[in-house]
Amino acid sequence: MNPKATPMFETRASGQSSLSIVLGLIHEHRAITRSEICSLTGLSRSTVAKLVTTLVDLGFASDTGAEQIDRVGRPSMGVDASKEMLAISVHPEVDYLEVKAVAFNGTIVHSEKRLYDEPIGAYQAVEDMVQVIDDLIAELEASGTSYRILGIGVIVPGQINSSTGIVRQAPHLQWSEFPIRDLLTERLSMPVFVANDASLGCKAEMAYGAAKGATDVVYMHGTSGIGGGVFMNGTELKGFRGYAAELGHMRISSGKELDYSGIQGTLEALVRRDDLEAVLGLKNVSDEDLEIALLNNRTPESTALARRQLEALGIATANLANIFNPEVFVLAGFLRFLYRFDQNYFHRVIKKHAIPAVLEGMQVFVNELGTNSLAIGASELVFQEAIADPAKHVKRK
Amino acid sequence: MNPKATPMFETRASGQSSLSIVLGLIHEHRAITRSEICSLTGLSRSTVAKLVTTLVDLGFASDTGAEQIDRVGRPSMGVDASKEMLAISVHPEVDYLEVKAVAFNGTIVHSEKRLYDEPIGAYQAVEDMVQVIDDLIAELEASGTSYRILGIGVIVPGQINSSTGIVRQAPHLQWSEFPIRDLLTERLSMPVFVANDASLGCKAEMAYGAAKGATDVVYMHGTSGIGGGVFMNGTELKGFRGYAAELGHMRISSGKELDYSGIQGTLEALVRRDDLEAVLGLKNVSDEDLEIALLNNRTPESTALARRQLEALGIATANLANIFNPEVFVLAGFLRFLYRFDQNYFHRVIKKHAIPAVLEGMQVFVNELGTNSLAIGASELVFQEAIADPAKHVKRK
DNA sequence: CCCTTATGTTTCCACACGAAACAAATAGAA
DNA sequence: TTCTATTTGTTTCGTGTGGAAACATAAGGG
Repeated sequence: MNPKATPMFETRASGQSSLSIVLGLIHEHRAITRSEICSLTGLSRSTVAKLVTTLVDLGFASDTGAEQIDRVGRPSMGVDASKEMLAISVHPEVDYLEVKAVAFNGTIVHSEKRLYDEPIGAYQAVEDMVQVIDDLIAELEASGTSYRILGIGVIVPGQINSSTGIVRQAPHLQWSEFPIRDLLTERLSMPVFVANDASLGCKAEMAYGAAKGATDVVYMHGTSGIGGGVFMNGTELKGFRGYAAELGHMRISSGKELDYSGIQGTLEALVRRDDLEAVLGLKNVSDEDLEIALLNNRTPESTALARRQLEALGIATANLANIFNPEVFVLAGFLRFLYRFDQNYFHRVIKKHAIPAVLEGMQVFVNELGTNSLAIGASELVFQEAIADPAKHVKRK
Repeated sequence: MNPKATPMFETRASGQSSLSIVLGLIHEHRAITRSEICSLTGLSRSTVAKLVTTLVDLGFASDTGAEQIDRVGRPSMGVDASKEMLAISVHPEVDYLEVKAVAFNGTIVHSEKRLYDEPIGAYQAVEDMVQVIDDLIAELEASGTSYRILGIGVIVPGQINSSTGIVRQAPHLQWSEFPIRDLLTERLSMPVFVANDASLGCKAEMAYGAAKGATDVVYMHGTSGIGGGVFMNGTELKGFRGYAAELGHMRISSGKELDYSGIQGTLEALVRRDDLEAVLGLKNVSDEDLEIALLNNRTPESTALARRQLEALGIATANLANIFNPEVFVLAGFLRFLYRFDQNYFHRVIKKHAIPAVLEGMQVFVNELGTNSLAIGASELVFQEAIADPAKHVKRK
């Protein structure tokens, strides 16, 4: 029909090239031998040799000597993921801005936190990000180490349209309709990726944490509200415009409690961190302190509240189990210790509300990754892009 | 590590081969010209020529003469999808068994329905399927036409583990833990695929019906219970064991109404076809008759009930919108006319319970495909497999 | 010091796809 | 009619990706 129609498919490098697959393995394992690559990918030794050579030339990996192992046969040569290729994670929050530099081999090579007394506007936040990153670059230059920054990953506590890079709504930051990706790209002239915090937490837990190896994962993160991340069959659930996985707004009760968006009977309206604080006589405490208080000072009131919240969380989990049939369910943030408060009760609630088939083999875990979880998720955003097309990126700085 | 580990990736024909892509286009368009294939895929004319030739050799397509069009330039040659490559759909229901033969170009070349007075056991159903299919093959042989059966697609009203081909639970048929795929494969020595009815309805509506062209679709089908199908980013949501998208069991109310699985406050417990029949003084009527009665004989009681059901359906839809952010929402079965009873009210309920962002651009449709919808979905199961690896299938009978 | 085993290395080959040149088939203009 | 511009089919040749096979190398064990 239309002679100049845009092709619907990628045909040239159809699907993942072998180069991408091998680079992905190197990134995932941090250190791996050539022969492991052969057996994991099914590629021939000759092909692996060529691919590894080009990846070393591109600077993504470095050849190491032969591995020392007690086995018959010629020892296989090792390959290490580069510690000079970097991704920078940027995390604006209500009272701080955190910037970290993550190497391709997963190590955190730099970390910086700027605290704020009062909420900062979106444009000012961008200014601060640029300044912190420029300082970081200057520092790297000065240190004399060879490095290359592949891109920026921004962690936003709110709804993101990941394809346009616009922050739709970040209630706690009080940002809305803010085109953060384009602004940062322009100021920094680097690839910038933006994603929701829960989505990145889920990505990190799947890569290196509680959900390692799983492909079908539902993740719920309780901070003030409840955010969610869902990966099905290894790929993220994004939906039409990228707003999928708003799990906190799921309605599970006909009650009249309102959540932060003014919607009735939702999970977020029934499971509230500040209610837990209140029943324990606390206010604005850290997760660590709240956890200790909740688990150690059990009063009849706190137990009743925690039970009510656990029931709501259990119903939501059962719903999500019916809908997604996940392999792993990860609870993070304050849901982590709400779950630990009485996990047997939680499992009983799930069993009551889910159809038995979907619970077979389903596992519930709390998050394993600590403070660097989001930064690692954000770095994955950058690295996965580089892995998808390794040749696009230049040799080195 | 393990020297004989199975490769994690397909490297040889990594991703979709161009042959698959072209074959998919031919199947989707039924008739297409070589030059359209070029512009849709971005492949070169020389490559397309080669690919089409091999597909014609394999019997999937046939060359037609030049197209008659009023345009400058040499007219492009047409390619037709084969009408001799067949998929057979098999649909066991409570009171009938329906078998259809669908050609690769989408035409229904054969259709047969066997009625039952009383529910038939699972093993007897398999016997009947085999018999009907054997008769069909005999008939095809006798008619002297050249044909080739690529496989069988079984439509099951219940939970399926699509990877093992076991019917987990089909409450209306009263089947459970029934390995229908293996039994049929053994008896018929053909590839057999099994899927849930709602999933197939969704697949068909996406390919040729209300959701054509959409990639993020949620489909709800109301028969006695409520079944669901979800496609995100063009691929079906299956979950870990294949039981995902059990949308009817989503809990949306704290009420005590029980659904068919004995779970409280679920969508299926609140939106019931038999309640609609009862309020209209009907029993066991067809969808057509129930639709006419509901829409034309509006009484205060029927209006109140329909409103209550529409509210529940609207809340469920809003939940699903928050979770999936779909592009298209398709309502089928009795939900189709429940929606039509008062679609403005339905949309008001959705607006009340969903966050605004996810409703942007979301469209609600009723199913467009009629009686052949499930058969076409089942044929897609077979055809997509053949499209993924065209070379695996022999030339012809 | 062989033998076995597992790996790296090199050479050559198969396959998929594209670019370019040429041939063929149309509409419209001269 | 004849010529030109345009679009598509066809053929030839080149390129890039990956594999098979033969050979070289580095271990452990008798």
